[in-house]
Amino acid sequence: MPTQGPARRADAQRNQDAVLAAAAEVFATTGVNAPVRQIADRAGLGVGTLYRHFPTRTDLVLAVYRHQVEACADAGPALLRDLGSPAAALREWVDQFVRFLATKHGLADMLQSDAAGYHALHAYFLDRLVPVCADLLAAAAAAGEIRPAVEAYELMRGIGNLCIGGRDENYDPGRLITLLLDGLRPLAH
Amino acid sequence: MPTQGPARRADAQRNQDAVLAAAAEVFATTGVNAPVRQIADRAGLGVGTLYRHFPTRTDLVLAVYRHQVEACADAGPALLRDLGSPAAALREWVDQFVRFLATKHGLADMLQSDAAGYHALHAYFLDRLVPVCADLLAAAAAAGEIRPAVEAYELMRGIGNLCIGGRDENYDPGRLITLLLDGLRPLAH
DNA sequence: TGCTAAACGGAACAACGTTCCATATATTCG
DNA sequence: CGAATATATGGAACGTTGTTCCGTTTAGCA
Repeated sequence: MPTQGPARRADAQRNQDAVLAAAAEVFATTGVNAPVRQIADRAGLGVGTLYRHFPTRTDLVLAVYRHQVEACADAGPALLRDLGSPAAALREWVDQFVRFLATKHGLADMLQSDAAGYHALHAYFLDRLVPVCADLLAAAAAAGEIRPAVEAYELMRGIGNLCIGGRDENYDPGRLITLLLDGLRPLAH
Repeated sequence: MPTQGPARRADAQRNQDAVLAAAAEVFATTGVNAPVRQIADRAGLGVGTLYRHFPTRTDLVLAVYRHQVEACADAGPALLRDLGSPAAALREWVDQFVRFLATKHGLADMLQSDAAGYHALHAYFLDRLVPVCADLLAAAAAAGEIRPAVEAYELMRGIGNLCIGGRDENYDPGRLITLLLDGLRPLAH
C-alpha cells in the first residue's frame, strides 16, 4: 500500500506515465540512445519534467525494461524445473535473454558502456541475472553436462557483448553463443 | 617514388606527422573517442588543420593503427606455416588480435558502432582480416581439427565484440574466446 | 475561492563535431 | 632576390546533444 507521505499529485503521475510510454516508443524506433528532447516532445512535455521523473537515462531504461528483466530472471528456475536437462534449461534461458537483448536497439551497447552514468544499469542487469545463470551453470555442471570452465559473471558479459550491433544476415549472436555453450561440453576423451 | 604532382608543402607534411603523433598519444591515454580539440591542442594546431589532414575519425584511427592491423594480417599465413597444427595457428593468431584490440581503449566499441561514419573502419578491419581468418579456419577444418561451424566473418565480429569493454579481474575476453574456439572442436562421438 | 507546495516548461549553459573563410606562409618564377 | 600564387592554417561560428535552473503555472486543500 503506497499510501504514505503527502500524496503525489495526479498530474505528476499522469506525466510520468506519459514519459514512460513515450520512451518505450522512441526506444523501439530510434534506439535506447535517442535524444532526450525527442522523448520529451513525444510525451508532449518539457525536458525539465522528464528529468524530474527520471534523473538519469538509466532510470528511464530501467523503468521501461525492468519487467522483462525480471521475467527473464524468473524464467531460470522455472526452466530448470520443467526441462529434463539442466544444460537444455541453460541453453533455453540464454536464448530467451538473447532474444530480449538483441531486439532492443542499442541496449547491449549501453550495458557495457564504460561511461560512468551507465554503471548502475550494468549493475542492475548483472545483479539480477548472474545468480540465475550461476544456478543453471552449477546444475549443468553437477549433472556432468558441462565443464565448470566459466564464471556466470563472465558468461553474462560475454553474451551481452555478442549481442551488440544486433543481428543481420551475416552476423547472428545466437549462433556464436551456441558455439560458446558448445565449448562448455565435456572434452572428448 | 612519390615524386609526382606539384610537391606537397613541407609544413603540411610536418603538421600531418604532428597530428599523427598527438593522436597516438591521446588515443592511448583518453581513448579512441577523445575529443578532436584535445588532439589538436596536443599537436599544437587548430582543429581546421586536423580536419584537413584527416577528414574523418576513421582516417585518423586507420593512420594510427594501420601498421598493426597489417602485421596481424601478415601473421596469419606465417603462423600457419611455422606452427605444426592449423588449430594451434588459429588460436595463436586470434590471441594476437585480441592482445592488440583489448589494449586499445574504445577501438573495439568503435568497430561495431552503427554510426554511419565508422562504417569504413569496420569495413577495413574486416576486409583485411576476414580472409586471413578464413584461411586458418579452412586449414584447421581440412585437418579435421575443427568443425566448419562458423563463418570467418561472424567469428571475427564475435571476437571484436567480446573485446569491448576491455579486461578486468572479472572479465577476460581471452578466456571466452578460448571457449568459443573450444566449441569448434569435433563433437565427442 | 484563495493559498501553498508541487510540478512544469523551456531558456541557458557546456561540451562536442564540423564547416568555412580571412589570414599567413611555402614555393616558384621572373 | 623579391613578388606572385597556390597551399595551408587557425579558430570563430553553427548545429546537436546532455543537463541545470528558476520564473510561472497548477493541483489539492482549507
